[in-house]
Parts: sequence; C-alpha cells; structure tokens
Amino acid sequence: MLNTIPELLRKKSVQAIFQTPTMQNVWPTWLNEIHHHLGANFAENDIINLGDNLGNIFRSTAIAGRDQGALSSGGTAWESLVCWYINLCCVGSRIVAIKTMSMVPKPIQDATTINYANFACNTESDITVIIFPNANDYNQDVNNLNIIDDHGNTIPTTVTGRINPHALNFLTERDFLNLEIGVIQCKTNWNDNAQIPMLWDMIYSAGGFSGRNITIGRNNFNIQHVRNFTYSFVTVPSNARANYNQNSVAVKRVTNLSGGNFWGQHTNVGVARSVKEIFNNNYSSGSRTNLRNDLRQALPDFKKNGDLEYFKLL
DNA sequence: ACGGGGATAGTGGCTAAGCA
DNA sequence: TGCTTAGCCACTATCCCCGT
Repeated sequence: MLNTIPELLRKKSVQAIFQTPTMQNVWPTWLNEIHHHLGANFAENDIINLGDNLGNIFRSTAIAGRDQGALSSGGTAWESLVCWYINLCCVGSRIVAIKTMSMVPKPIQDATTINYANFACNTESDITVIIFPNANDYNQDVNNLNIIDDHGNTIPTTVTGRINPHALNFLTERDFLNLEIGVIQCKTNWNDNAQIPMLWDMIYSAGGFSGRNITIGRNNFNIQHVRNFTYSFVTVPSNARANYNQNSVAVKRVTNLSGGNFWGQHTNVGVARSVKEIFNNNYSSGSRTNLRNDLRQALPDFKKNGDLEYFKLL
C-alpha cells in the first residue's frame, strides 16, 4: 500500500523539505515539541491534533530579538512545517502536498500560472496540494503498473527507486480533468499579508480578466478545468498582540477564500479554523476510506524504522 | 477639536533557488 | 561551484476614522 504513486511523490516531497539548512536547524527543537504534543503511544487523533499546536511548535524556535535572518528563514520554516504536517496526516491517501514548485508536475505548474499580458508571473504558491483521482494507476503498487504513453511505449514509474517525473507529467496530463488541486498560501504573520491571498483568490475565481489581458494557464492547461480547485491561507499567526475578531480587516480579507483560512492553533469560530480542518474542508475526496482510517493503518510504520522513517518522527 | 484604536506602508539583511 | 536575485517577515511611525 505504501508503494503507490502518491506515496512515492509524498516521500520525495518530504525529503526535499529536510534538505534546507533552515529545516535542519529547527528540527531538533521542533521534534521535542512535537513529541511533547504527540505523547508516548500516539494514535491517529494525536497526529491530526498536532494542527492545533503547529503555531506553538513553530514558536519554539523563536529567536529573541529579530535579526533579518530569522525573518527570512521564518517563512521557509513555516511552509515546511505545514507541508510536513499535511503529508503526515495524509499518509495512505491520494493527497500529496508539495512545497518545491519544480517538483510539481508540469501540467499543474502550467495551469496555475497567471499571465499578466506577456509576463508569466508564476504564482508564488507556497504549497501545492494534489488530489489524485480514484483510479488504478494511483492505488496500485508502482511495480504492478504498466503506463503506456501516446506512442505505445512503456514509461517506467520509477528511476533508481524514486518516482519518475516523466511518468508523473504524463499521468497528470492524461487525467487532468479528474485532478483536484489546492493551493495553500502560507504566511507567518497575518495582519498586512492578508491582502495577498485575497487578491490571488480573486484572480483565480474570476478566471482572469480578458479585457485586461490577464489570463490563467499555459499550454492549454487551465485551473478551471480540473475537478476542483481551492485556494487557502494558513498562518501561525506570529502577531502576538493582535486581537482578531470577525470584524477585523485581516479576518474579513481571507474568510471568503475558496479554500478557507486556517491557523496553527485551536479553532476560533468566525476568525480562523485550526489547520487540522483543512482536510475535511478541501481534500476529503482524496482519502481512500477516511483520513483517520487511512492514517491508523499507517501508524505502525511511523514507530519503527520503516517506510515512513522519512518523516523523521523517531 | 480631540483622543484613541485600528489599519497602513515602509524597512532591509538574510536565505535559497536558479543559472551559468 | 560561485553568483545573482526574488522573496522572506517583525516592528514602528504615521495615517485614518469615528465617537465624544
């Protein structure tokens, strides 16, 4: 079960997260905090409930004062944590979160591109979530798949044990109409940055503005052609003294996003929901049974040096 | 006119991805 | 491998709005 296309992509995505020096710096501290929240003999609910504490985990590496380096790395660190968490909760499903844009299959990169006249401003989508269709090619062990391209040639699913990007590009192109895609905008602070997700969501929702030569998509891949597309906002938030209520501008700016707004703490009704709610809200069709059940079956693999060791939970 | 609270705009060194 | 550059965010002075 853990050798499917989505699982191989997940592994590649999570391994990439741990490549950055920033992540290697913060991880020992975060892991302590994560273990503290998970408890000794954790179950699937403990993993999902980490979402209520992502903000605390993030802040456990907060540096006194604020040098510019901390500011810069903060954004990367938060994106990494959210991407790690989503993949963690989605083990066993067809839902995969990817932080590195170059790892996103080409058709999806093309579809999310926004063209401002001739200028392709590649959306700085922090995290791209792909929900693969409920089809054989995404449910079976990759060794049992036989993927034939348009010329009748077999495309290998893996290259030296890792997923073959060409196979992924081919499949996402072939099954494009049945894909679901989620874009997640991550920001550590909420106040001023709320404008950004609001504006991108407007453009995606409008499908571009033809009169002004603003269009979405390249190579005939359009985000409005996939089965479902959501745009969401996930914040820490790092603004310690901020007092958010349902009338705050920052709140109003993101409450209407197609994918909703979330934060790394307990849900505050009318303000923001815990990031753990993002799965039911946006990605539920990607679960094989349901999120908890998929996760429960994978639990043993977290607790030994097994298939899921790459999450570095040990 | 005044005061207070909330929103806004600007700052600026570091990080990491991309490229040659 | 080294260089270039887009992108990162916490804090503060200032602006704006509204009630008194």
